[in-house]
Amino acid sequence: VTPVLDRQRIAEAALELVTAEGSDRLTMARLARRLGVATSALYNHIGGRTDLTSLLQDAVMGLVDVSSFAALGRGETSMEDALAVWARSYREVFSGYPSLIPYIATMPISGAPETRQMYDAVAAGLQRGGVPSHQVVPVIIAFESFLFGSALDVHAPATIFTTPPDEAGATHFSSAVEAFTSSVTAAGEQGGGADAAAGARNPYADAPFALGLEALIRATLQLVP
Amino acid sequence: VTPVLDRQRIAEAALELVTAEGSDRLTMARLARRLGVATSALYNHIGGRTDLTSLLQDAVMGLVDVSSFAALGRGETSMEDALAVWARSYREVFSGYPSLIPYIATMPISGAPETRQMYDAVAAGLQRGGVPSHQVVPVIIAFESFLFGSALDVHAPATIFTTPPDEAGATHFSSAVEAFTSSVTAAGEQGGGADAAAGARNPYADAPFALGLEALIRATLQLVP
DNA sequence: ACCTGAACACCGTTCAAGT
DNA sequence: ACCTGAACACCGTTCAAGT
Repeated sequence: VTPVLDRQRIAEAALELVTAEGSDRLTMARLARRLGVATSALYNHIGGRTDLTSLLQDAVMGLVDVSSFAALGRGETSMEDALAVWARSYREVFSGYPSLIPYIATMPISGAPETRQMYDAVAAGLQRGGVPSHQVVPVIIAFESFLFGSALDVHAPATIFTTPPDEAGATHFSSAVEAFTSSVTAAGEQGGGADAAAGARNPYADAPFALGLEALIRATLQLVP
Repeated sequence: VTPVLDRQRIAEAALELVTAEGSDRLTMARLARRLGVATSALYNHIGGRTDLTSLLQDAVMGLVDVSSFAALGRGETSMEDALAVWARSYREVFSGYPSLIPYIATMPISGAPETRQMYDAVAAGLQRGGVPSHQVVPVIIAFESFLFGSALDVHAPATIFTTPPDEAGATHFSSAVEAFTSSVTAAGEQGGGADAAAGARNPYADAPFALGLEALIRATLQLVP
């Protein structure tokens, strides 16, 4: 008689399920089972799969660390450091939910409080840093585009680069791959310790991310007069 | 008696279907119908949906314009211009196939001749431009990450920004949005002509793309000693 | 108001049966 | 070798029926 279902509980269960079993196993039936309820009961509270995705998206966005911009507001850090902390957290969070990314990049902000809150924190930080107001949104979108792609790249298999070199017609790329991978393993070995390597995380994703992030931060700094 | 099906024909039909009806309507059943064949017949030539996606991905990658790197090889253009032409083409092509992007970013290159060919052209160009060999792959991946995200952003609805301002707690972002959108429409109007506006293309995606592309190109140029 | 259970139109994939 | 047709285990969504 007392209702057990509401949007809040559904969003929580969806986040749990997708965290535990992976983003592609989020299904109406599985979600309902986890909530101990019939599948059709979900439709009393959410509009459908799209609505569920947008609910989940906002929940995930709430995990992104924007505290560095508050610190910037208090004069405790620089804009470049604030951007770097935020961007790394953003990539880290969404690399855990790759299948959400196409939806996020294409979904309106209205009705997503956590998302709106994040954008506001970043916008405040850029404004305080001296970025001209008409450039604030383009900077955010440019960062986001890069961060989405980088989050996807975290899940790229390392075997992308360990292809057999006997395939013809890719001599320049092959030699570039070899130069890159050997530089990565060299840098990795210098720690000397045993390899933890829990998840199947692509070890070749970090250098490209650092390079692109640096590029975007420098460009942003050059926008302030 | 003469077989009508092979991987080549299937790839062509998939590209046609996805171009005509959108990337999310690519389905085994629909593809089979278009080929005038039973659904199960497809499994004689392709391994399944994943295999089909990788076939399609390579076909789409073949549409990307890498001719600028050949021109660079002939000394007819600069590395920055070659990168810009390639990047714009890349975004343009994949903005037509947004649902492919998560797969592309996460799929091995081996067995994808067009893809391998594109990487080789870009790698050759970067090497010729003087980028240190161990940096070539990171540069390519950083560009790609940004290009994937930018291609997704092209399909973001313009209504992302036209949200009602009565929602509380986003004052910085709201004012930034207003400054940006008014600067875009001002720049757009100065052409004066009638608006062609065929597809539902997001008009606010171009400025962020230009900004990020410029940032990445400058960073790449700074890598050459 | 909220939930159940049955139904519908779809998925991808497998497999015996034909030729 | 290659295709058909039926079958299977799933999707998301709708809707009458219950309480």
